[in-house]
Amino acid sequence: MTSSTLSTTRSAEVDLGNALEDRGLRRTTARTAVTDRIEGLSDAFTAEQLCRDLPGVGRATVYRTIRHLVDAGALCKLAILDGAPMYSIARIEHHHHTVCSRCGAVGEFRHSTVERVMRSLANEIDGDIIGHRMEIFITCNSCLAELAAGNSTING
Amino acid sequence: MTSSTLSTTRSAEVDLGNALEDRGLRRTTARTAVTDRIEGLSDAFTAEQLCRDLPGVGRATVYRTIRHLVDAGALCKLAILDGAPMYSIARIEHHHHTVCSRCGAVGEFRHSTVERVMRSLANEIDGDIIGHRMEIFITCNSCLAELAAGNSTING
DNA sequence: TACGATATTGATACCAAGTATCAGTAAGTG
DNA sequence: CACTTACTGATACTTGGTATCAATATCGTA
Repeated sequence: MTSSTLSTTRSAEVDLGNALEDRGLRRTTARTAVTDRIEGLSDAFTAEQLCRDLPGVGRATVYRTIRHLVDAGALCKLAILDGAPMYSIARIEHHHHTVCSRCGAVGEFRHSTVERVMRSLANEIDGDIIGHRMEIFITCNSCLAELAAGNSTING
Repeated sequence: MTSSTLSTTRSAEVDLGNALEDRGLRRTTARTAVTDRIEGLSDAFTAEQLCRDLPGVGRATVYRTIRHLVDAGALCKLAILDGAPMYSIARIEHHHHTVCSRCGAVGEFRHSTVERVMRSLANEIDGDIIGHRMEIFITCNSCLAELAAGNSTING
């Protein structure tokens, strides 16, 4: 880890319950169960995963709560090419994601050059830029370590 | 249009049928119907769209053919946050996409600075970079024109 | 603390996107 | 032309997600 712009650490400063309340939504037991669970996760997750983890909360409610959190900007929704979208707590204002192609771990990073490039692209793009998204596909360090340690386990 | 790196033009040089044959797949009437249709489209499309356009070809075959074309590198698959993935003919070697948030039109562009940024990011990212994806969300010129012309139609 | 308007819940049914199956058919080969 | 093999497409299924709506929980207020 060489970077100061990289963040894969979980933070305690996030309060998803507040994010919902700030939008005028009630703090119910179901919603609290969902937000607590999400805050307890260190990695990005899918909606179905959350439903499985919270059998006491209805599917509809899980999906609704996630949508509210995304609308509130507290979660970011990550389009995955094959499979359901993943969600991660938005800890950094404007950022991009790293996605490990082996284990699926998602990290966030911010890089000012990317934003500079975006501004320079404005001249070349045929229309008004209103946003952008960038994902970097990686093999994360722990996967690299696993691969180096015992390739034999891959076939097992 | 100010850019030489921008490409939204359709090209006749693409032969999707060949792309399939190169992979050892037979040139059947169903596959030809699919590839002909795709080559006739100027914009990105969804699999379901293609199914609707080709009622004579079975859904399964449409999906299978698309998958083959993606595997062959002849189509790129674009993850869309809300909705089915879109596909566009890969006319430019390595490129990124612009997606109009109003009409959904997809364009391709290439920008060397983006690639340079990617290389510089290698030091900061916690793992081995194996790829990246970038999408720029825009309001395209024709939508801007429409908006400027008659805002009244928005409520209509 | 009880009341009541209102937001929320979750079972259910539904929809959309995509895949597995498999008997029947078309392609290519000798 | 016969034969092997790839391909097709109807069907049924799976998965991810949403609409409905009666029952229930929340929370400001009296």
